[in-house]
Amino acid sequence: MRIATWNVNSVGARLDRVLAWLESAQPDVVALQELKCTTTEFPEMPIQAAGYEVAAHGNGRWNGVAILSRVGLDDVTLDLPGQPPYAGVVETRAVGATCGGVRVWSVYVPNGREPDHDHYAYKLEWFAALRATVAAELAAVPDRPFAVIGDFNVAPTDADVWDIAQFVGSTHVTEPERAALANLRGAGLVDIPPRALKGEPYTFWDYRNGAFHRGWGMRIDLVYANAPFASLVRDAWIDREERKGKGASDHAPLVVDLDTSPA
DNA sequence: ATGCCCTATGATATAGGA
Repeated sequence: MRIATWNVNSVGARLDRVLAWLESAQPDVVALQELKCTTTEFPEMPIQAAGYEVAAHGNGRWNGVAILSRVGLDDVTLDLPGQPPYAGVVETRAVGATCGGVRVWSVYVPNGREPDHDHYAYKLEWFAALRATVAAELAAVPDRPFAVIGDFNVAPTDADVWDIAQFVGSTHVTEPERAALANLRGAGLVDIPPRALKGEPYTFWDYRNGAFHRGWGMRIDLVYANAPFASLVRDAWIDREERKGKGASDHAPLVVDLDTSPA
């Protein structure tokens, strides 16, 4: 089974590339983030025509997450139980589903903006709700392959950014954010790192300043898996080709191949 | 090489991204 996560930075602006990538990469399950559309605006027809069931959750403008599956799509959960609101709104940042016997959550963790910003406190609260959800689901069904995949907006280690000196005082690398990741692992998950390409494990490159061609990247899209999922992993890799060319998202797809037969 | 912001909006500026 091939499972992928991809922050598409607007599924509307990216639809042609998404459809072409589904055709070329042939993933069985895809977690999308940053749809930037409402649930009803999600381009369900062309994606269904490509062979995928769709669980999309978007409230427009920003955020928005989805799970696409061609191996079954059951027990869909919109939002984390107890997910904190921001400015009074529970944002569309999480959707869970069971696909071919594998429980998957597609998450778009809040950015945080600045360490002294309300959004940063919100980010840490959001991680706490994610941790609680993971702990509850793993306790309920301990032997089922399970993974949280998506844009975590945290670089787990200094090696996951191109130059840690550039991140002094910035979000994404602070101790509390990394502690939130460690706390998530403590609930029973392990990081499934991708094969490094060109010595770099990055999944995101800013649009500005020619960051991609300069190698100024970050690994912030992650696969956090329980032991039953991790034991099935045959390969994990970044489809860096998708970051190239006109009309690319600023994130590349992260792909995990599992030793399972499709359900 | 991949090539020096992009996307969505009460839109002709602004907010958010990370």
